[in-house]
Formats: sequence, structure tokens, C-alpha cells
Amino acid sequence: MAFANHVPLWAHALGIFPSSRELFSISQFDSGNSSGGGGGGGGGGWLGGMGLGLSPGPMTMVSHLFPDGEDCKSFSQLLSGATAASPTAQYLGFSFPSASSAPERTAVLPPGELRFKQSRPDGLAVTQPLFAIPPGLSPGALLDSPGTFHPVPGHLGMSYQHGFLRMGTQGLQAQPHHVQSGYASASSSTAALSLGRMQFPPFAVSTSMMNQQNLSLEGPKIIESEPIDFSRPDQRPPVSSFAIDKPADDGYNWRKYGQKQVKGSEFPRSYYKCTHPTCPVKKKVERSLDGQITEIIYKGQHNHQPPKGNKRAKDSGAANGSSDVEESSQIPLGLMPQDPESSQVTPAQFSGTSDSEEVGDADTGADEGDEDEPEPKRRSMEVMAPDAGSVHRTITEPKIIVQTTSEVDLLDDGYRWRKYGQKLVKGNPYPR
DNA sequence: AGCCTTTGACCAGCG
DNA sequence: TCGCTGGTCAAAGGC
Repeated sequence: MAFANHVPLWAHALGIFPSSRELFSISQFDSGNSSGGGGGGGGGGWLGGMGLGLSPGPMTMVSHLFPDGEDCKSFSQLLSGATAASPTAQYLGFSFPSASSAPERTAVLPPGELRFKQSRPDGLAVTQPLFAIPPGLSPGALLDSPGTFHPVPGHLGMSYQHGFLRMGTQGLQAQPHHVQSGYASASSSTAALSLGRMQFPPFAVSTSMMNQQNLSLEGPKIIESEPIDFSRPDQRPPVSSFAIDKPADDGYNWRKYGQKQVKGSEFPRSYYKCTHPTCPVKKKVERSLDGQITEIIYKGQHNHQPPKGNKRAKDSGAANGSSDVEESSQIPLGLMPQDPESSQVTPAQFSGTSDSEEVGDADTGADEGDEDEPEPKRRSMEVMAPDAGSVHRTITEPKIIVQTTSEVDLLDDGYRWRKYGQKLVKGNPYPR
């Protein structure tokens, strides 16, 4: 794969928040202060993660991104050029709905967090994923296959790239060399390095640009709390983890199993589980009174692909109905980590990833594997909590957090899974 | 009929 | 040990 391919993809990412005219604008990007939620490394946001001292600075990363400097001249160029009108954007299928009539929302993010502003029509909840990154697809994979990546035109643009934000700050920064409970240690330590190698150029570019351009970026934040090891090709995270999703429709079916008013949050938090029998993925969604999503936290990784005939997807209104689901399905399976070895380290850390439906076997096995493991889940969540909590929510823009647990089990399918519940479902001979 | 949402209760981790 | 808090359970009702 050539970086040439990356460029369009990431450029498109940039294109998502090219200017105030577009849906997104970059309002704040504090890359210098990263303390709290994973700040550590010195760089805020995901860039901060790169700032562990192990990774190059934003610009460096950029240069890495576009070694040849051919496709990507400069941030400014990228920004200015990566617009909906740009060939790249067009190629990618991007379209930037007019936000002129939409109120602009601004969120206050904690230092180090990339904040996106998003303009959208009133009442329009960010439920429509701009695009979903299929499970098992790594950033690199994305880069390799730009053609499979089709943002949903006309939808609130949320870019999966946001997902790297927290990832950089927490998983990486906090513990570049930290060995987490049991496993994932390797991944965590390498994560920083990998990132430094710019597995996520888009962010690097976009964030730095944001600063430079003093743009205001609006949109959801995707936070990856889990250390990730991208250094290994076979361990590349399924990009799906970063899938941006609209709470209601991201191509997967969700069942709400709880709702609660969380302290520190102005809005009630809803808890959802993926309805797939063996899928461990959960997500927490906070909506403002007007129904707009203010925060989305994903946890876990889909062990299946989005249902194609997803009946619910329909409501997603995915104008392109296809968008998310298809997108994901389009991802070449070959991109998914299938190497057993890879499994040992990270795939699980990325949520939303997926793989083939055939993982079914693994599914059942999955349940068995993790039962005994203690559940640091809460703690892990708390890790992010500070960040999330720190966000003064004047927010209107959804914050999307992709959370993965490090304490996952190693299954036959090469992924690590954590069981968080079991239930006998009617019609299903096997406990879910 | 099956699945989902609602919602109060319960459980577990932490200070 | 107790209270707080977040997460999950599970009954009831709705679609």
C-alpha cells in the first residue's frame, strides 16, 4: 500500500472539518496539556499519546504520513483542500450538508482532547454514522482500501478518526510501558510506538492543523481507552473500533438494558448491548434533553459483522442505508487480524471490529474463556471517566468513546473476549 | 411471539 | 463498615 492511498483517506478525514463552512470546525485543540485523563505524554489528545517521547511530534507524524509530500503538501493545504468539493472528498463519497441553518454547538473539552463542533439541524441526533469502520479493519487497512470507506453523504459527519483521540491520551500516554493486568501489556507498550509511527495520521494531521488553523472542530469524540498495539501488522486494530456511530444506528442492533442518571452528567446515560447473541459489545449513550447525543462510549469489540438486513438499520435512516452496514461488510476479511499470534495482543482492544460472522465458533468458546476473569471493567471505565467527566458539557456535540478492555480473554478466534453476562434467550438453545 | 424499552432494584468497587 | 456511584438485572409493558 502506498501512502498515496492514505492521503485520500485521511485527507478526507480532514475534509470533514475543513472550515467553518463545513459541518465541522475545529474550535479547540489543546495539544500541550495532557494531564488528567491520560495526559501524560505531554501531548494532549491523541497527539499527546504520540508525545510520549517515543513518538514524533505532529508534524513529524505528518511527514511520516506523507513521506513523499506529494499527496499531502501541508496541513493548510490539506485543510483547505480536503473539502467536500475536493476530489478526494468526492472520491470518498463525502458530502457536507449545509450547516448554515443549523445551530452551532460547542463543547468544552478537557485539555488534550480534541473537540469537535458540529453543526446540525435541530433535533437531528447524531445517530447516523458518517461511516462505520468494519471490525477487523485497521487504520492501515483503511488506508489500503479507501474504496471501501464510504461516508454517508448528508449525514452528520463524524469521523472515525475521532476515535483516536482518547486512545492517544490514555492508552498510550498513561502507560507507555505499563503492563496491564495480565495481558495487553505488550500492546500497550507498543502502542505508543506504533502510534508514533503514525498509524493514525489523520489525527495527527487534523489535530495539529486544528491548532494551526485555529479552527473549530465540532463533532463526536471517540475515545479509545485501551492501549493498543499497532506496531504489529498482524495486530492492527480493527478500525471498527473507531467506527462512528450513531447511537441508534451504526449497523448493529442494540438493545437497551438500562438507563441511569450519572453523577456529573447532566443527561441520563443509556446502556446498550449489541443484540448479537455472542457479541460482547456495549455502549453507553448520553443524550441531551433534545435527544441529541452528547456522548457515546463504546466498549468491546463486535465479534460479528453488522447484520446486513439489519431491520433497525433502516431507522438509521441511513439514507444510504447501506452506509454503515455495507461499509463494514465491504471490508476485506483479509484485513482482519487472523493470525493467531495477533490475537494474543490486540484485536480485542478495538471495538467494533469484527470479523466474520463465522466467528460463531469462537463465540461459544468465547463465553467459556473469560468467565473467571476478574472484571476491571469498572476501573477501566473510570479511567476514562475523568476525561469524560471533565468535559464541561455545554456540549452538544456527541462524544464518542471507544472503549476496549485489556482484560479480555484469549479465545480460539484469536481475539480476547470478556464475558459480562449470560442469559437464556427464547428460541436460542444456547445461553447468550 | 419475540424483541425492545422502561425503570426500580440490586450488585460491586471504591473512598 | 458504610455510603456513594456506576453498571447490570429483570419484571412489566409496549411495539
